[in-house]
Amino acid sequence: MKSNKQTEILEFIQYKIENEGYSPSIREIAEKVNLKSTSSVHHHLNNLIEKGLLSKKAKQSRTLTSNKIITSFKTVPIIGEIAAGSPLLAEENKIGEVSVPQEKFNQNLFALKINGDSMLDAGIHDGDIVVIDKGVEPKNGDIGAFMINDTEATVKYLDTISGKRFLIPANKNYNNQEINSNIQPIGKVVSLFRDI
Amino acid sequence: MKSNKQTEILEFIQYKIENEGYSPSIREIAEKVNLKSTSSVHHHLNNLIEKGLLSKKAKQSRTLTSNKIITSFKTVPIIGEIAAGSPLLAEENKIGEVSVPQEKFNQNLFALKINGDSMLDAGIHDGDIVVIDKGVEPKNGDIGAFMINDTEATVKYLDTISGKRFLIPANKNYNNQEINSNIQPIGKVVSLFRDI
DNA sequence: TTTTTTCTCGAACATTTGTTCTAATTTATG
DNA sequence: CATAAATTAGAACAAATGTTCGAGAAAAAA
Repeated sequence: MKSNKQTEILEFIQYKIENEGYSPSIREIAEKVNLKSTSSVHHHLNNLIEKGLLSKKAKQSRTLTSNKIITSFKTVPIIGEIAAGSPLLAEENKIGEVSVPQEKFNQNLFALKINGDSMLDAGIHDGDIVVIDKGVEPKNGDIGAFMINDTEATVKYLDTISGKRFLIPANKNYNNQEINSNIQPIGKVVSLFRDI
Repeated sequence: MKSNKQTEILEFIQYKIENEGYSPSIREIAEKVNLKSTSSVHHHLNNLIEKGLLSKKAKQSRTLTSNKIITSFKTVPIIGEIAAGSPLLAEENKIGEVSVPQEKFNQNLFALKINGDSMLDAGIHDGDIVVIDKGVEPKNGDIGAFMINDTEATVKYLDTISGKRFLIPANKNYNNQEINSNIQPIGKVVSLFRDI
């Protein structure tokens, strides 16, 4: 069970990091939560670390990091044109970075800049940035990112029509495309950013 | 002028904070940028602080914070239903917060959660979060946020038709609305976020 | 109550770390 | 070239900080 003291400590650490920009020292924590001894704090910190709620570097000061709610951000690369034959996330394909709130997302994120209006009816415009989770396989009905012939990344709906799986644009001017061996799923689209 | 070493140092600090979650120590910086003495680093740090690019707490370890790119996020309130008669940004109308990259934006930002599909053809969906800059008056052709009767915030195109100014939805099922004294511009829509 | 576990305290210790001072070195400036 | 300014180095110091150990107090379990 997470004792009251430990909750207090955790919240103070998170508060401190968020507001001051750096972790408190053990003595600062002790004072804040009314513990007279640094070893008491030490004890609770080890406990919190065991539970996976905190991390720290041994013997180094102010290196506490919260594994949970911290409002920290993570930058994910934005991929533009894919150079023929190069791996999707190769440095040469990178055209920028976008920052996403870490709380919301897990690992395996990157972003694609939308090229064209094939997903217009899904509210995805030319130039929008979509964030893709490589760890999630797009299912029927999902919007996913797919690699075609290892040279083009595209964002489409995925669905099954009479037993066959298709990439389905959200725009009548474009045609469905049956999935074959040249089309590999990359991940699921989880978020969208637009500058207006 | 900002010397090369100082740029190196600043970037390392920012990198460290962003990736490890805490500031490097002076000796860590020294090693990274190939300086043999901690006092050399100290010298540069003071310089960077004078320039306003860094902050730190004196005599405390690992309390460097970057004033520039790192704290590059700013949380802006998300406004939901507007309680009748209450000011737009009143605490009671707030339903959450969204973080936006500070680099891109100036002050006066807040966010509205889109309610309904009146702007569907502009790719703005029900539930989307739009960020509004109160400091920018929406011009013809812009998408703006407007307050109606002090009780409702709405997002629409603004344009002039035969000399009269209208709020124009992006959806044929909705009608234009002529601007009168009950309609006040709030600001311009500058960005959009969506969870998919 | 007795026993066990958890929590707290105090003190001492070893590092880590920021700070300061002086001097050497390099780089700009006239 | 001569001079000044900026940069770097080295060493030493003081303070901050994490760690450890033993023992007592409090709370929970038996």
